[in-house]
Amino acid sequence: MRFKGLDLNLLVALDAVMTARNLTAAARKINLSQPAMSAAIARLRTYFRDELFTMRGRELVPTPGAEALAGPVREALLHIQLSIISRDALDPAQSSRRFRVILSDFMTIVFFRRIVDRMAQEAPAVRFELLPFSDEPDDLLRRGEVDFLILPELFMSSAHPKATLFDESLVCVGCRANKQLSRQLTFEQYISMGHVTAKFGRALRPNLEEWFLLEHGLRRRIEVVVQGFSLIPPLLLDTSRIGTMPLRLARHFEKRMPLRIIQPPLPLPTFTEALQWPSFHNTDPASIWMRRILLEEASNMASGDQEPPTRRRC
DNA sequence: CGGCAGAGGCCCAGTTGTAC
DNA sequence: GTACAACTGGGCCTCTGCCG
Repeated sequence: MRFKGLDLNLLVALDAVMTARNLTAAARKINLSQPAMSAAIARLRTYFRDELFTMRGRELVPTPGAEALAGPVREALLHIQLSIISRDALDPAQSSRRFRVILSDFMTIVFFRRIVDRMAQEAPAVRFELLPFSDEPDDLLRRGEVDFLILPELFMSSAHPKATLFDESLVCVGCRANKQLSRQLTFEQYISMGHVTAKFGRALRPNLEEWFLLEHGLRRRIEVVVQGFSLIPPLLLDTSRIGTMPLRLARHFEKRMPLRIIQPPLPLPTFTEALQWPSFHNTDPASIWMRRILLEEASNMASGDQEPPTRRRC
């Protein structure tokens, strides 16, 4: 059977070889023998009039033609999977769907914990993989390798659909024993005190507060850089350092550590946390369902709902 | 030694021809 | 128009040789 002269099964073979970069492994993955895979690639070579893969030593290297085909083929297969194979109505109680989500430690602690707790009640077989910031989140969405990005909206591209979750502001935190924090912090104190700051991803991208200071030509004394907001509080205890972090996270730690929250002496920007998903997930019942849950919980949080109570004793 | 590709044989889906 | 049998060809398999 052919579609416009092409056996569509060959696209499955192409996708498998592009992923595995090895004919034998790709064949095993899609339940073919190695010769059958070899023949499939030969038919693709004839159809596309391109070598597609060449041997460089022991390495199977895709040609530019194969690279150009890889993205559209992957998207087409994902679309078929979501709109044809998985089109049955979702049963949350039975679903064992795995969701891969990129989000910060801040959003994991303050927001996503609510989702995990709720899923334990409503969809106990659903699994999550929470991933750290990647330097190419758009590529991961485009390839369908992650289901959701949860980021400040201003860091999101317009290439995929998105929805806002809630607004958040930044505050300063320090050790409760730090006498300098017993009254409102002055701008001079803020600049002269030692800071603990969070940066993200392998490229250590600066956070919002850092952008704001850079934009206004302000320099402060950074003593420690950590990978994530949640590592700031332990580095403030019994020191005169301060840190800047999202208000909700600061409140979370204030209940668990001797910390003091103070207003920053400069107009740090507020930001909006948002949710983004691959456009081809628009009609995926599981994605639609999870989006509804995420937006509901965000709405509950925005309306002042406190941290969820611990539902299970440990 | 591991991995790719060709040879030969087999299987089965699709096509063709025929009977009703 | 439908059902069935015979035929055809594509694609898969195992086996094997070649190459890096």
